[in-house]
Parts: sequence; C-alpha cells; structure tokens
Amino acid sequence: MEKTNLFKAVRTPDLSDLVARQIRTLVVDGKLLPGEKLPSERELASRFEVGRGHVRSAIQKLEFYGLVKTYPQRGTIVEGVSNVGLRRLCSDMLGLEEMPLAVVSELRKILEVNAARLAAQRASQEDATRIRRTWEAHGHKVEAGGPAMSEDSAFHNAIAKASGNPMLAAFIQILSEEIINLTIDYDACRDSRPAEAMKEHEAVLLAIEAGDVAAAGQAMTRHLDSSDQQYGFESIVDEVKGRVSVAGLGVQLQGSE
Amino acid sequence: MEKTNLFKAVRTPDLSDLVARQIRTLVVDGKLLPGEKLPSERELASRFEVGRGHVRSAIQKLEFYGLVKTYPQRGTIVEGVSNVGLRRLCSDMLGLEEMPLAVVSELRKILEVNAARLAAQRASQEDATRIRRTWEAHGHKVEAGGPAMSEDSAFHNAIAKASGNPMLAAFIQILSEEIINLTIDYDACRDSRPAEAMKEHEAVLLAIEAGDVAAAGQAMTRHLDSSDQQYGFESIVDEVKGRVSVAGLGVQLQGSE
DNA sequence: ACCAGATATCTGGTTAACCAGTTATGTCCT
DNA sequence: AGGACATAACTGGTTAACCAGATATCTGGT
Repeated sequence: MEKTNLFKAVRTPDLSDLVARQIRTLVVDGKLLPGEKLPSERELASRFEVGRGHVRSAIQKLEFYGLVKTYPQRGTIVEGVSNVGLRRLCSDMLGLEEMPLAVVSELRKILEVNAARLAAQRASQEDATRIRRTWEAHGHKVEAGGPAMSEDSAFHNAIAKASGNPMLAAFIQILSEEIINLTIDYDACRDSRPAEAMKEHEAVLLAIEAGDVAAAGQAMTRHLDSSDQQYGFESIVDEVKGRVSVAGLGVQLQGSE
Repeated sequence: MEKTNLFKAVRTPDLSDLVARQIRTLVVDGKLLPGEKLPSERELASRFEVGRGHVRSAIQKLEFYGLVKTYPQRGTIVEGVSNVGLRRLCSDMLGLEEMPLAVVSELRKILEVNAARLAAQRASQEDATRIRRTWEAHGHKVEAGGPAMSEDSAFHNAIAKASGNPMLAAFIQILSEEIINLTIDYDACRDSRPAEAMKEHEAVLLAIEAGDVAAAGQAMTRHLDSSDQQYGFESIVDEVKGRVSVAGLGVQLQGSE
C-alpha cells in the first residue's frame, strides 16, 4: 500500500452536476411531473445561486438522459425516466446504433431466463404474491380486450425484482423497454397471442411458486421463444454479419433442446 | 398507418454532437492516443468552424463518457474508452451507486457463461484462433511472473466477441472492468491462483474449439466460481438484503450438479 | 363582449470579452 | 554557457450582453 493513497484527491465539485442532481431528484420523486415546464434557466440560475451556464449544462445533461426536453425559445419540459440514456450510450460509445431486434432479444432472453431461475430459488413470500398479482392483473386486462403491454412488462419486472439482483433487474427493465420500442412497428400481440402469453406466463409463475428452478428457466425460455416467433426475425438476421443463426436463438441455455 | 408519418420530423443537428462524434471517432480509431493532448478549444472551434461553446459542450459530453479528461488551465487529454459512462448511467438513472461485488459478479457470470455457450456454437475459425492466441499470451505473461490482468481480460473479451452478439460482448466488457475495479482492493491473483486460472481457461478454450456448448458453459461456470472464492464474499453478502445467498451464486445455470 | 393586431416581455441560443491560472519564451546576471 | 527570474502567450472557466423567435399582454375597433 502506498502512502500517497492516504491523501485522497480533493476536487471542487462540478456545480452543474449538483444542479442536475437536484432536478433529477425532483423528477424521480414526483415533485415534478412529466409535462410540467421547468422554470426558466435564468430563474433557476438565481434560485440555485449559480451562473446560467451551469444551469444550462445541467439541463443538457438531463436532456441526454431523456429526463427533460428543451424546446428553443419555449422552455424545457419534464419528460420522465426512460432508456434513451442507454440508447445514446450504445450508439455513442459502442458505435452500435439501432441494435437489431435479434441481438437485443437474445440478450434479454439470457437475462430473463436466469432471472426466472433465481426468482424460483430466492423469491420471498412477498415476492411471489406480487408476481401472482401482476399476472392476474394482466389476465383481467387481456379478458377486457385492451392492450396489455404495460401489464405484461409488470409481470416480467416483478420476476426480475424477485431475482434479488437489482442490477440484473435494472438491465432487464431497460432491455424490455427497448424491445417494446423496437416491436412497436411490428404491431405484435395479434390474434390469439395474448391468450397464449398468459398460459406461458402461468407456467413460469407456477414454477417460481413451486421453487422449481429448472422448470422456471424452461418455462421462461419457452415464453420468450414463442414471443420471438411473432416478429419477422428472418428479415433481421443478416444484419448481424450472418453469424446469428435463427436456429441458435432458441437454445442459449439449458442442455434441453 | 397515419399519413402524418410520411413527413419525418427534420431537426437541425446539434453541432456539439457532430463535433463530439468526430473526436470520438478519432479516439476509437487510434488517430488520437491516450495521453495525447487535444488542441485547445479555440483552435478546435476555428477548425470545425463552430462557436467555442459547441466545442466546449462536445468535450463535456466526451468527458462524461470518460473518453477525455480536461484539466483547468492546462488542456484536455485523451483517456481512452472505459466504462465510466455506464457507471454514471447506473448511478444517475437507476440510483445504483456502488453495487456490491456479489451483485456485479453474479450478473457477469450469467453473461459470460452464456457467451461461452454461444461462442462454442457460433465461433468462426478466425474467432477460435483469436481466443487461443489470447490464451497463449496470457500463459506467457503468467510464466514470466508479471501481473496478467489485461491478458486475462483479453481472453474473456475474445470469447464475448465470438458470441456473435455485440451487445452481450459490450456488457461483458463493461462488467469485467467493473469487477477489476472492485477487486483491486482485495489484491486478487495471489499464490497459485494464476496457474489455476490458466487451467480453467484451457477447459473453456477446448470446449469452444470442440463446439461443445454444454461443456463450454460448465467450464466457464467453474472458472468464475473459483474466481469468486478468491474474494471474501461472505463479507459482502448481507449488503444485498440477505437474499443473495452464497450458495446460490454458484449455480444459476444448467441443471448440472 | 369579443376579436384582430400591435407591442412588450420572456424564452433558449450564441457570441465575445474577461478572469485566473499554467506554460512557454525571452532576458539578464553570474 | 547556465540558471533564476520576469514576461508574454495561451489554457479552460465564467460572465454578461445580445439575438431571434415564441408567448403573453394590452389596445383598439367592431
């Protein structure tokens, strides 16, 4: 251990960062609702007692995350939390703009199947009832005939949370949003698909409640596989350098096949 | 389909974004090496023919990603690609600051094991030789007795790349860096650990070369499990609400055991 | 009472000048 | 020559003023 480590580098905090953090907290805590207009940059500057430049760069940072959106000469309005931050990060850093659906879907499958397995292994009583409740809510919405996208997501997110790994849960949530965005054009959930999805969900639910790790993983695999078949994967597959074979997408887990 | 969709929204491109993109390209393409100093903001401004403010915000964005670092009154120097972008994103958006090592490690295991399986399934001849070469380089470094952290990472990254899923590869790389950062304090790789790691790596390598999906996954599982035992996991486990049991960390994949 | 049009005010966007430092250059003495 | 010191040039950081466009307010006529 070096002695120099005793003296930790002290650095003047970035004012714009502090401002951004305050505003972000206000948004995620619901003090500022989506659609609301932020005070003008000048007013924020005087309120925070910093220069307008700092407020400005803070707002730019928040806009990067998609938390707010500023319209020239009109003001900046709150947008709410979303995954545009990850999108930007992927496109800016990895040079991966517009990830093919096959790639995102495959990654999600890996994460969700393992989340289901972990949930079967670790879910508390409380977790289990929450999962079951979201499943029931999903069923009611489907019976009513309405679109049930958000209820579907809620079910998956409940499982992810029950996995006990918050980072895994966060990634799953982000990827789910991404999948929804990518599949919106494909107008999924047609015909009898919702009913099928409910049955597949039920299999996952029962396996988790029973604490059957392998069954949970298999049930989730089946569910996501049949979801994939909804979208025209053949049309995407060549974008991934021809190396992602359609056949390969089904079995990235379990010796089962 | 709505008619309004025919007219796609056209928006004046953000100048700072274009500048940032150019600089980023220069860095990732190796035209600008880490340690080099960027031209001054004023010179960049006149070269790009934009206002200094745009150059300024572009540099701020790049600094957010950790691609460059600017020292007041001295200039901004190139840092290179890293994972600080995702770190910031996690802490700023998900509120996940300072993830426990157990959580990150578990997620990495999920990703890496499946990457190994996909690699065994899809690796081209070229991929296979690249993996073998990194393994050999790692071996030479270990024999020489020096620290072989980066060679170790190179081996894992080569496998991740061979998975054919660039997003999966990117996440693995990011998490690997995170693990390294978190374990730097634990001073890992002590005693005979490097030799063991080489043998475990060899098992993964052979399985991939043989195209044996199940064996690749199992070998990678074994490797990461024994890596985990290096660090004092018991001391971390309670940070995750007591729900992440040590026993559970070993088997999140395969019905094996 | 109501509406059209002019006007004042406020918005974010942009620029240029200035500040406090650092670094490079030049100069003078030894 | 060589080194210490003063000076000039340049760095990113910050501020204030100005710009064009959008909005709100007021005014006058109908």
